[in-house]
Amino acid sequence: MTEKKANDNYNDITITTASDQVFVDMRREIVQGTIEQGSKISEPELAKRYGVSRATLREALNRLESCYLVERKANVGCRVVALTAERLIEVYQVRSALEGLACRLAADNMEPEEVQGLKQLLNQHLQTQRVKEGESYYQEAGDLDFHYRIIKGSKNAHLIHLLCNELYQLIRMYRVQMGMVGPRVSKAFDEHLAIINAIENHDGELAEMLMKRHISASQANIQTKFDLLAAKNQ
Amino acid sequence: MTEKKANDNYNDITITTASDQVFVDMRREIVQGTIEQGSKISEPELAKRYGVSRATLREALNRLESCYLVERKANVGCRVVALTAERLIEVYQVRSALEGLACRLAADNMEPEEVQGLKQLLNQHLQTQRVKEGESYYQEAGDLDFHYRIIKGSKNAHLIHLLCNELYQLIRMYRVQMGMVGPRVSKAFDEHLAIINAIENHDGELAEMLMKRHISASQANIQTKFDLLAAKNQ
DNA sequence: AACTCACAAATTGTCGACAATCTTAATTTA
DNA sequence: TAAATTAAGATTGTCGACAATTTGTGAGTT
Repeated sequence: MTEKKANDNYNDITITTASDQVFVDMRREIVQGTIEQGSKISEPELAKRYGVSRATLREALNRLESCYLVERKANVGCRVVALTAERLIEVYQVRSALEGLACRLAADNMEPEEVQGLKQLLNQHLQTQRVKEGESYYQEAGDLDFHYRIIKGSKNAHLIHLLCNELYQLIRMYRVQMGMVGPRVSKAFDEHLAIINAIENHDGELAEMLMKRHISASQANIQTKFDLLAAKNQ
Repeated sequence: MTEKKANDNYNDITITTASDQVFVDMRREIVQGTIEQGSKISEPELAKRYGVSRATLREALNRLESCYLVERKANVGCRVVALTAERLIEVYQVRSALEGLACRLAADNMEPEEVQGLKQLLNQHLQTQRVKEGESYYQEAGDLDFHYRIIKGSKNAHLIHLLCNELYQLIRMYRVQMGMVGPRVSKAFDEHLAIINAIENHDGELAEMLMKRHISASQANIQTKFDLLAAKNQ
């Protein structure tokens, strides 16, 4: 009974097969940049590296394509997605619409216990922030947890799948590789708090608006990194 | 040079490989119900039926999973998605958010020629309607064309892919198998007209609202069929 | 009769090899 | 010299066979 969990930032998937393992491993490496963005993927090379056959590797590649981390062309091959400012905008427009919807639905469908859990989570982060003052509130794991809980609170299985399993890995990839760790500190904290309050009051319309604004701020933040990078490379 | 187009309702994909062909064929059969909703898929059986190896068939199954037409479980197998009232609501909530966004973006990004094309398309449909009076305006191909054009007018590649390649086949499946051909007649026509006007006036906010309302009406319409079906089966 | 366990059959997952296609570089031709 | 052609190499697509897992059946036990 080799049932393991990929505790890969709350995107739990049960790893059963060899291709599951390769999928999760490659996903992490792509998101973190170990496998470089935009680079070509050689099937024979990677199959050897992961110690599996090409069939198994290709299965994993198919799934990576489903979550927008690689792009395939028939008879040509596979490359890792390239991070561009244009694509960032596109992805965040979609994210904003979907997560706004999730937040609106969560205001109707979240159980009181779930809302309490959210509040606790936020308090926990506040504690952490107070202890190591000056350090950022914005921490990958914590922020992710917050968003995931709200998305799941929507109780819309299709939406949950779309966001948690398909889109979020690409969003994480932008965050991680653009080095989003420092800023947005307590600002994000206040925004999160306001969203929770709206949800608790079952004010779906407000919750949606606040979430969209929160995401826009996050986008602007990453955008800045892009601009800095562009200026440096000139 | 065997380069063909799958003129399968404006969702053009270039068929290069054998698995492309199987994918398109299976997709059509699932959407139309030839392969029954909810039914189990036997890899050996279908591979034989399409005259390809299991590897090729599995490639096609992977892609069908990407557009939500089949569901896989490791070591268990694959079944065609089951059409339920609950899932319909979930999918339409997502569709509404995404296509609302598309419509808003289209109001900003569509070229004047594209808007003209839309108007022409609508006039064409009006002609058709006048000729065979009494018959429905709501025709699969025409309606699809209208929506696809607006979605593409958003100029957001990610959004276009999400809607046209991934989500729309499932939406079509509901329409087709619920027998959506009769009603909504001229009502849909008026709604389409209002949307075009909003886009032409670059009123994104209004365009988004009208599109969401239009989609809600469409959802209510399919929902009715479900209710009728449930009443009959009782 | 109901439940458990074990075995058999069928199904899915994985592999290595071959065929088809694309890419690259050398060679020819204008 | 530059463009076009062709041939070699490498890469992807496809196949059939084997391994691992699940499912269904039936014997045995309580």
